[in-house]
Amino acid sequence: MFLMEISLTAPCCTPLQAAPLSEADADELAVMLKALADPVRLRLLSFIAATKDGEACACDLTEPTGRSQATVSHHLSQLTQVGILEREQRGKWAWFRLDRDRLAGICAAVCATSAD
Amino acid sequence: MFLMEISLTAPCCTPLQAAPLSEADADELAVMLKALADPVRLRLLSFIAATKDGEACACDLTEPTGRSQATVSHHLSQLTQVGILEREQRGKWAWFRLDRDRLAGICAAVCATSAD
DNA sequence: GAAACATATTGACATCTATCGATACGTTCG
DNA sequence: CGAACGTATCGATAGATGTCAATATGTTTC
Repeated sequence: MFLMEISLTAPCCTPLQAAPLSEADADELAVMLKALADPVRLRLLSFIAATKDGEACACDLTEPTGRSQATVSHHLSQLTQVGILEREQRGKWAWFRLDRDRLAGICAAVCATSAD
Repeated sequence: MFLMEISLTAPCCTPLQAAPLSEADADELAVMLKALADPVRLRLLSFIAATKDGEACACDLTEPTGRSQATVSHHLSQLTQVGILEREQRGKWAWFRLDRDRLAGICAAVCATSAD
């Protein structure tokens, strides 16, 4: 056991363990988790997180995943759409960084109990 | 911001944000997240978590989800297979309860950073 | 404006997944 | 043992998803 600081300033979803989820809340949380639930997308997030400045250019993300440029672009788009990644255009390059608050919000929705 | 206690005694997966995930680690974590990433399964977990004793009989889980008995059984089986639910047979009834440590382990894998 | 380059979109395809009806399995109780 | 009942499995099907080659879009530079 240890103490871990989690930002809940912007919880993305209704907590799973606080009370029975409505269908709408369950749909919303499932969309977030679906975006996370793919090995290639997890590795993309991991690669970006491990970066010196916490951001990475799309041009550097194709090779490490071993997928085509089209596939990587598709995955980055999915993560961006649900707000887990933030996209910034710099010249002809697309840069991505994690929204850690959004990630923490998803975790909080899964783990937070009614005791909180 | 607030402080939240999380058990990491049994981390289920390699942390996403600590270092670049290997393909195997990404596959493993994706399996866990895929199990979570479905509205019906989230509602099942939520329903069980909201229960007085933290457990529920399969017989009480069909109606609230609006799915067939076969479908609910399939979802419960998936959650049990990855260790998010624990199954116990009592007479002819099957009882389920959350493994909160397992859930916390998944959250930790998603949110824990290299700073931890 | 044209060429070069980075990224996104399209179209196609194979695979996976949620779902259900039907049926099999396992337990309890006459 | 046999009937009743709860749960799991099977077979089938519709829809979602990951993938890539090809092409389109958008930006920079000459």
